[in-house]
Amino acid sequence: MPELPEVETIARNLREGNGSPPIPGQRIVSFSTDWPRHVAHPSLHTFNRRIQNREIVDVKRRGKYLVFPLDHETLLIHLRMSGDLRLAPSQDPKDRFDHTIFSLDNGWDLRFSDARKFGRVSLYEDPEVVLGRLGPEPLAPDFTHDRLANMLHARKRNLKPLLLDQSFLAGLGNIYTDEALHQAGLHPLRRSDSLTKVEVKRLWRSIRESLNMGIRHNGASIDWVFRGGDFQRHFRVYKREGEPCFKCGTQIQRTVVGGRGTHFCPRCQSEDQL
DNA sequence: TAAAATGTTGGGTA
DNA sequence: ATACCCAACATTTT
Repeated sequence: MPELPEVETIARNLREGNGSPPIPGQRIVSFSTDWPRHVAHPSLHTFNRRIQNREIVDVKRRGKYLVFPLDHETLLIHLRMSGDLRLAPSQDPKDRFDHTIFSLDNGWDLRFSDARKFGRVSLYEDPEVVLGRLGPEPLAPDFTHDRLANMLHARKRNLKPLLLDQSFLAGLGNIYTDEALHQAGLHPLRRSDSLTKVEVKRLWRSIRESLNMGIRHNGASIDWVFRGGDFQRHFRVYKREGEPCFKCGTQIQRTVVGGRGTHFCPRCQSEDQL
């Protein structure tokens, strides 16, 4: 479920509280998991020992990571493909996907639900060890189109796989990449070093507008309807194979690029530009 | 029933 | 070093 807008939505809800108490200020009184591989670092034993009695000071996001600065060390959670984080009263029954649970001192649980079990939690004294490998934040003020131009021109890669590379740019996933490329009118296989200044600026604006639109709609993910996220009703190409492009009416095509399903309009994002 | 799925990583190849 | 491709991870949904 999670790309940047979904992770941002989760972080905001946890931080502000949304039908549940805000997380900052709460203390973790116990930790349990029925899927030990959720714990990526340090060892399960060490993680369990060090997480006890830590106060959660804040909830932030970096790329697709949820970042919880604690009174000592920092907890990182990555939702991968199917993860979700939500607060529930401790006495509420767990559902079958609630694999990892942080019990808080206010009677609530922070529950990591994860059907496919790809998600990871970790604890670092210096989270930059992990977060420092990420590319820039696409919504940060210092992410200018000039900077994007320099980044693109320094590489010779197809646009779609490059935009999905988290060490290039942090936060885009398969949905928002397809959406941004369509809005920019760029073919997914276009080489990064061939973009003109005008095209870079269009891509830059499209990336930011797609992500902001996702955040405005509280995320896109299909399974998120119950949480109010409804961006999936606004997809321009993703999951719309065979349906008409809203801009020109041509049928949206689906191909595979870099092993990922890729949706685009063969007219608005013509192969002629390759 | 087979195929695809919002992500990442590691291995092999060129 | 750069770039590409595929398998793996584990399970649900279409």
